[in-house]
Amino acid sequence: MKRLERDFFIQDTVKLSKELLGKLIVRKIDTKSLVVRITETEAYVGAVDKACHAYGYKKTNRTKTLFEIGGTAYVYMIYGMYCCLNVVSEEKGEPSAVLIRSAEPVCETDTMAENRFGKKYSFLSPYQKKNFMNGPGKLCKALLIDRDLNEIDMCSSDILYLAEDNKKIIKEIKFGKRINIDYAEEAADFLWRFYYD
DNA sequence: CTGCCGATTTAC
DNA sequence: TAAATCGGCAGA
Repeated sequence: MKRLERDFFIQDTVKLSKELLGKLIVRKIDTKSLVVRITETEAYVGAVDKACHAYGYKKTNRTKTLFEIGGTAYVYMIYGMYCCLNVVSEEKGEPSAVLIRSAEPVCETDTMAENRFGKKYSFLSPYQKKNFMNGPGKLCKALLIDRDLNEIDMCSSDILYLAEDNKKIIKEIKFGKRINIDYAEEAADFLWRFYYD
């Protein structure tokens, strides 16, 4: 499994959002490697995007991670109870990132099911399987990703990184408006959400 | 220090 | 359709 290197992340954020589709997230816990395939992403660009936490280069204790070099993990808590995983993009000083909105399990599926529902995958209801990792909060819960992993460098970390998937072929990338950012005025209409079936 | 609000999920 | 739940942020 070939790890994604620095130069892959130092590029235009919207372009990176599309290229991250089909890539693998590797999360090592103890001796286990949880692996999932990215199926949905969203781009957030601080320079021009009112939906981005670092809009207008706003730098606070939370958003400082977005200013890091591409390949850094940006993990933040939302609604007081869920975490979201982002991949920081572009050069250091340019606050932008790609939100990982959903994924599909590749291996260690039982471990992820335990993390989410406290039972093995085969015991889940059809509804639970269908909606297993189709949301940023669900994804983080299944992979045990919390704010302790914020600011980790995924180009050098052994517990959280991204990798190539040579088998996966995506026929068609679909796109649309980003989810739950109605407050972001004109940016709410940016077509910066990408996914495939 | 106070008060509001959110890149969500789940249950009713 | 609404509750859960709390850190981040702005304004006083």
